[in-house]
Amino acid sequence: MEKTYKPQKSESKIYSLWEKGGYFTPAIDYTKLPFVIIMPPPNANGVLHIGHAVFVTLEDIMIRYHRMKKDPTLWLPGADHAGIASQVAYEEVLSKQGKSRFDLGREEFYKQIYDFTRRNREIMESQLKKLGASCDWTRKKFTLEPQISKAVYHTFKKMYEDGLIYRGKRIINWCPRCGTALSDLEVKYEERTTKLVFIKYPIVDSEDFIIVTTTRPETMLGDTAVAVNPKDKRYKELLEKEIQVQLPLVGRTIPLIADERIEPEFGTGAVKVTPAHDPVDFEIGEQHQLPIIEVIGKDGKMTEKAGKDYAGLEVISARKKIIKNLQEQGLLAKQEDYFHAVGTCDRCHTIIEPLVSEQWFVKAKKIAEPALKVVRQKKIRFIPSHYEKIFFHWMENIKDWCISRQIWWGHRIPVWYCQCGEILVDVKKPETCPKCRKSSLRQDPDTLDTWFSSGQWPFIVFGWPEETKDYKYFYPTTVMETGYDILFFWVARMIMMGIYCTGKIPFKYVYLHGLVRDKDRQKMSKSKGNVIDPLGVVDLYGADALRMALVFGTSPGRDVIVSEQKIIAQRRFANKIWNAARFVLYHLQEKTDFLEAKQKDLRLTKKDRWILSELNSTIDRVNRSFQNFRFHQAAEEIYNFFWHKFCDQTIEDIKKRLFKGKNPQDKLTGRWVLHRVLSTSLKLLHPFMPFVTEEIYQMLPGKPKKALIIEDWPKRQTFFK
RNA sequence: GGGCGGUUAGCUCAAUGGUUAGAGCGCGAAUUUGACGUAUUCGAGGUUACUAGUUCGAGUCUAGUACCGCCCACCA
Repeated sequence: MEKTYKPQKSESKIYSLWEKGGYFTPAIDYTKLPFVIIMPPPNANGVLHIGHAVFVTLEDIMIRYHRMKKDPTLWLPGADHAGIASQVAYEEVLSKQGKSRFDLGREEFYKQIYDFTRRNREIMESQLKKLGASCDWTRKKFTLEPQISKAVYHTFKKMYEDGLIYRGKRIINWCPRCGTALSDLEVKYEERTTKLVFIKYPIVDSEDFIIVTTTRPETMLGDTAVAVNPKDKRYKELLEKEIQVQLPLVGRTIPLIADERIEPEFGTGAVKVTPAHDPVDFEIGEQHQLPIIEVIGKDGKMTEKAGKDYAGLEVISARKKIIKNLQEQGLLAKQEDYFHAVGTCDRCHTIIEPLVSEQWFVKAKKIAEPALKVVRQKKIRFIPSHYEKIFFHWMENIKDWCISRQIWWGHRIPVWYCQCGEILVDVKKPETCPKCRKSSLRQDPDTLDTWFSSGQWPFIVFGWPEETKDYKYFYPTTVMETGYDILFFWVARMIMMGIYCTGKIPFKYVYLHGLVRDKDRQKMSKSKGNVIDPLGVVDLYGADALRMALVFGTSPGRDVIVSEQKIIAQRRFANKIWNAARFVLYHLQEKTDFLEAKQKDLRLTKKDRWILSELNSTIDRVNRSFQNFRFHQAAEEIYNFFWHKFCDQTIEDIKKRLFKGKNPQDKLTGRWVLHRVLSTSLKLLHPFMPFVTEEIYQMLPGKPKKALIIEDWPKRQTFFK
C-alpha cells in the first residue's frame, strides 16, 4: 500500500468496478418497499458546478445507505433541456460567430442546440461518475426524448380537455431581449433608482388639472382612464361630476374612475390607467371595460399606436422625449428620484415589459388545492419543516401559470390551427380538420415552459401514462432532494401535476438543501471569481474529500459554506482512514486466524470492550441521524469515532499488544478487534466516502462480499466477556 | 407591505429541553512515535445578540427588542 492515499489512482478503477458489478440497478422485489430518488435533472446547457456536487453528495449518501440496508434502491439520473436557459446559452455561442438564431432558421437551430446539449450531457455524465454518483444509468432520461415528449403532450391534452389549460389574451411578462413571455416566477425584481413623474392631466371644460403620479410616463400614450380611490375626499367632487380629462400630448379624452386598489397615500392619489402595459391597470381595465391601447411592441419599441412622434423609439428614448414634450407644454408638475423594484428577466436581466398577448395558461388554483391538502395532511413532509409555511404561502396565492414561450428550444405546443378557426389539441398532428376536413393544419409555433415538463418528471421517467412495471413499482418515489431556490419552480409544480396526472403524491419527503457560498458567505459566481470547480477539486483532493466537505458542518435547508481549507481537512481524513487501514491490514494479513475466531477464543480487554461499545453507539447514532435526514451529524459521528476513538486510542493500544505481547490469544483478540472495528467503520463511512472505503475493502482479508457497496449495513452487536 | 430564517470560539458552522456547549480552519507549545509530517499530543479561546418569562433544568420553548439575510408582493 502507498504511504498516502492517492485518490487519482483509485477512483475511476473503483467506479468501473461498481458499474461492471451492475450494483446501481436495483432488483425489483415485490415483497419490499423500494427507496427511490429521482435526480433533479441538471440543465444540459453547461457543465456541473459546485451546486450539483451538493445534490450528488446528499442523494448518493441516502442511496448508498439504503442500498446497504437492502432496500431495492433506485436513483434515476437525467438531464433537462432547460428551454430558455439553453436557448440563451446557445445564442451566446452563436453571437460569438456573429450569428443569430434567425440566420439558421428554426430547424437548423434546433438541430444545433440539440447537439450542443447532447455534448453537455455526455460531459455531465462523466462528471457525475467522477463524483461517485451511484445512479442507475440504464434508466437515464432526457426531457426531450420522444417518450417523454409524448407524455408531456398527453398531459397537455388531458388538461385542455379538463378545462385546466386555456388560451387567452392577457397581460403577461414579456422579455424584449429573449422575445418571449415569461411566468411570474421568471421575473426577478431588482431595486433601481428611477424617476417618479408627476404629470398634469387637464380636466375637460375646466382650467384645472388632475396630477397623476407614474414611474412610466411613456405608457401614458396608451392611457384609457385616470383612477383614484373612491374614498379619497380630494377627488370626491370630481368623481360625482363624472368628469373627463384630456390626455396630454395625445388629446384623447378619458374618464376619471374610482377603484379600491388605488392607494391614496401614494403620490397625489391619482394614477393613470394603462391596461395594455401594467398588470393592475389591466385588471382595472377589465372591471371598468376600458379599451386597451398597445403602445409598446414585442420588440421593446413604441408602436404605431403611440403616434408618429414616438413610433419606433426604444422605451427609454420615448420616455425622455415625453418628459421633454410635457415640460415644454407646462404639463410636467415635477420629478423626483424614486427607489423601487423593477421586474427583470431571470435569465438575461433585461427589464420586463408587461404586454397584452395571446398565450396558453394553466388554471393553477384548481390543481393547487389538492397539493395544499396533502402537505397539510403531512402526506408529504418537508425537511426542514419550516419550508411548509413558505410553500403554503405561495400556493395559497397562486395565479394562473403562463406556459407558452416564444422560443424554439423545447416541447412544441401540441396544438394545431385550421383555417376554419378550429383548434385541435392532440398528442400528434391530426390528419385533417374534423370540422372542415381540410388538411392544411398549422402547429402552434410556441414551445412549453420547461417547468411544465419537469413538473411531471417523477412519473414520466417511468413511462407514464403507460402503466409500466417501473411505474407501478417505483412510483410514488421516496425523497425529492433539491435546492430551496426551486421550491416554487419545481417542487410545487411536481406536487400539483403529480397529483393531477397520477392521482398520487409524487414523493413522501422533500429534502431541501441550500446554496453554496464561499467562506465569506458570498454566493459563488463566475464574475466574482470565487467559484470552486467540483471536478478540479476531485482531481486535486479526491471525490471523497469534496463530498465530505460538502456535508460536514452543514444542516438541512441552510446554505452550504465551502472553502479549500475545508476540503483539505477532509482529504486529511481520507488519508487518515487509508493509513489506519494500512496498519490494520498489515497485521491482518500476517495471520488470518481472527476470521474463524469464536467469542470463546477471545480475551477482550476493558479497552477492547470500550471501543466495541463505542462502535455500537456510533451505529445507533448514525442510524438515528439518517432517519432524521441529518447527514452532517452522521458524518461527524463517524469522523469522531474513527479518528479520535479508533485511531487515537484503540490502534495505539493494540499496537503495543501486537508488537510486544507474548500471549497468542491476546494477539488474536487484537487482530479480531481491529478487523471488526475497521470493517464496520468502512461500512459506516461508505455512503460519505465511497471510493477510499471501497478501495480498502477490496484489500480486506476474508471480505464476505464482492464489494463494499453491496455490503450489509452494520447492526449493533453485543459481546460478552 | 407581508412572510421565513439567522445572531453560539478569531473565521465558517454544529448541537433531538438533560454531564463540563462541540468540530474544521486559524493561533500557541511540544513530539522525529514501529499506519499517517497531508501526522500525533497538549493548550488558549464562549456572559450562546439583548430583555423578560415557562421549567427541577433553556443555546434549545414563549413573548418582546435590536441588528443581519432571504423569499414573496399590483404603491403605479
